[in-house]
Amino acid sequence: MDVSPLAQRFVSHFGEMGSRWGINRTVGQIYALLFVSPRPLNADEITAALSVSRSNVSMGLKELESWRLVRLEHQPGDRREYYRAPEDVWAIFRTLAEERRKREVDPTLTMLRDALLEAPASADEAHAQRRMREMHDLIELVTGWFNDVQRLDADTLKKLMRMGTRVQKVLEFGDKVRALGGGARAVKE
Amino acid sequence: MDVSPLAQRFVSHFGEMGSRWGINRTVGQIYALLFVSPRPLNADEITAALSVSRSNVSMGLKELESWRLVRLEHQPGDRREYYRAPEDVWAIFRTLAEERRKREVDPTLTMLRDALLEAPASADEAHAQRRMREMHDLIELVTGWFNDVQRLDADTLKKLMRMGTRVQKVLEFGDKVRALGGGARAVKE
DNA sequence: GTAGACTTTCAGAAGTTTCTGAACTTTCAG
DNA sequence: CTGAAAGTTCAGAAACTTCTGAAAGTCTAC
Repeated sequence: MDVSPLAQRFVSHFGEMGSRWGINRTVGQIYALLFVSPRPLNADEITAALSVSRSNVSMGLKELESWRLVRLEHQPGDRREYYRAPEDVWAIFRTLAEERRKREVDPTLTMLRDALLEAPASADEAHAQRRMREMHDLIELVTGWFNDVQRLDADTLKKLMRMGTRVQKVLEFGDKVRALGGGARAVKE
Repeated sequence: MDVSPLAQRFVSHFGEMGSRWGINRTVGQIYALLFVSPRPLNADEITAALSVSRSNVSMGLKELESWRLVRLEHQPGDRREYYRAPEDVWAIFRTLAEERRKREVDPTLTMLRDALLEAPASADEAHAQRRMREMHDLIELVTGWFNDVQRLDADTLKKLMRMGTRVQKVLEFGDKVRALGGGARAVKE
């Protein structure tokens, strides 16, 4: 299994960044490899391309499956399992955001909500609760925005991409949608 | 140094979540403790509250300073250094988002831009480059939105908070601002 | 039903990160 | 100046994570 120099750099970078993103080196590399690969790969091809152990690849693929970042396929007349990264980068982003929210944000929101239900036992606890409420409300606001952005469909997204990135322009876009008689919705439910 | 049971749970939770967020247990706990504390704390108080070594606290505070998540203060007639977490949760969120972008996103954008400048040496490289461009464009779009959201000032934010969280409502908000003769800007530069 | 191709599991080795205690530096009151 | 209080650094211990090779498990074509 040979990997082109360009793909190799991409794969190495994902390996190195992995630890900063909370995934391990091998998992990052497997994902990067599948992402740029023009066809699905089986575990042995990945093993050869990355020079890591077969078992390590098996565990890495399991982890990527749990994140729903790879899809399993079968080729006719071959019973090995082939993996590919979904094509649609926007869908990938949504999956990633959703999984991270589940793992990194939701437990904290639950903890904060529980803590806010209790009657404060002292002035210090009352102060702590006020701070926790501020944090809680901000997290809810930001995750709410994220939820909404996630719901944008691919078409709307493409328009936004053509348009540039400024929020100001997103606001103008809201006008346009409404002017075209589309109601008040730029968000697809 | 005694910590109320409520604050204790908050502190423990931040310690446990720390690893998922890419900070270590002690750093998470120190930050949580300062966040709910009604007054700034010195390193010895933190050491006592968390039952960790003095040197660990010193290193943790250094790390929080590098993230710009704590502020150093002095009390008159006391030469110890007192730390506090900034009050404004929105400012905290911005700091955090900016630092994470610098560490977790910018290096990848740079790598992608470099890779996209090269002439593809094969059909597979051309495919890899197309994939990288999709990733690059999406990251630029999303970080661009983030940048803009970050620029919202505290007042605008409060209004948005009162208003709820739907993007749809943010779009309507764009109208309102303009109807009030404020030009096309809901974003403070 | 079984041989062999493919995949998973797992104990421990290797590698990495975190934490501590002791030594060191800095600061400032007297 | 001096010395005690405050803060930092760092080498190695402890804890944790990742990775491997060997063994076990599963599936399917014959």
